[in-house]
Amino acid sequence: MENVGDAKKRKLNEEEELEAEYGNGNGGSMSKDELQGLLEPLTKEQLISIMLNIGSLNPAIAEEIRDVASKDPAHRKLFVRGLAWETSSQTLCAAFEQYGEIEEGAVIMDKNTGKSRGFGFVTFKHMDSAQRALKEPSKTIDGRITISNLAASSSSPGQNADLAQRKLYIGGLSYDTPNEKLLEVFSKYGEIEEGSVAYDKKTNKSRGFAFVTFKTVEAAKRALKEPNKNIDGRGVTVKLAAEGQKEKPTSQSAASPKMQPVPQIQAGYATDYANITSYQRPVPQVAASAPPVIGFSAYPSGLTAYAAQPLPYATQTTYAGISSTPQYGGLGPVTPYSSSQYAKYATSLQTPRLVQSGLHTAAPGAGTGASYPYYSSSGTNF
DNA sequence: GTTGAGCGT
Repeated sequence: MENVGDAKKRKLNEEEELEAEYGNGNGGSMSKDELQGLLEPLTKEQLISIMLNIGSLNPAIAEEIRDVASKDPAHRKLFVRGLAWETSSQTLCAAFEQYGEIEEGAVIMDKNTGKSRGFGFVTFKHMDSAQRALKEPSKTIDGRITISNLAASSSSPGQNADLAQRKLYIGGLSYDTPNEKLLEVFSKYGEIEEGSVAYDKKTNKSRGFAFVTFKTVEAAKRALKEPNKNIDGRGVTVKLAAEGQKEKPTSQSAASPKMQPVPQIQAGYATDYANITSYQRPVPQVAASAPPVIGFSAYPSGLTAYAAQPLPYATQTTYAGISSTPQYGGLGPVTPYSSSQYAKYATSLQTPRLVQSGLHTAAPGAGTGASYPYYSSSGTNF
């Protein structure tokens, strides 16, 4: 982050190299207009494939992709629940900094009592850090099993329209089946958006049931095709979560005149998968070395236009000039896809460091000359 | 043994 200028120079140089390497020989490359004309009709998969290829070849471009993907804090901010009362912001950060550089981490305190409310937020500097963290969504911190998911899991409207078809209730679990096992078992049906065993708050023991929400209705249906499973020696039941909490458990009879046409197409990426009957994701060849995505691999929901949002916190963070360079302006809202592809570019950034965010909001002459660590506490004024 | 917990400054 510190060598923005260098990175840009490097980017330019490598662009020239790319041009030299891939030039078509008839003197100079295509004009932007021509390129745009070629790009516009491409499918998202095709564009992703191209970006994967050049991004994996060119670290500067990978960095650009990463910056664009990280622009919206919603993509890199985790909500962590189930915290022990005594877990502090520091402890919270300590548990998550293994995944990447943290911009802010805070345990939320009750304003009146000053006690922890049992949840917190961890905002990473980069989206791929959040993605890595989400691969281990249940962590034990201070002896408590905590659950993490993207904080902005409720962003695009209409996303919950088909929730009832995607959310499953898993009953009859062994008390010894951990969250990890649950996710492992069910991730084979498709990508899991959210899921966790229900733990007793006091005893920290499983309550013998769980919820799993898939990304797609199709995945949930695949899981429902095998409603009786054996996990850790227990006969486990899988059903739609909505079944058990409806007012009338009596199933739909002829009374209901119409089966509701379930809108299976989510805004954004799901469109392209809507017709796929067997579970598979189009993974370009360069992804071959990437580990399979298991468990939480939460896509940031929908195609939020990152530039169009007010982004109340973004004003405190310096993105100046790094992203959205004109030559890549056509990238638009990049759907961050399987970020494990470029996780390798992040490994050198994991040193905990002080963060500038919010620094300048402190009163200049306040006398608190010290830098502020990346953890914060809502119960403390600073 | 079978339907949780719940988002700030």
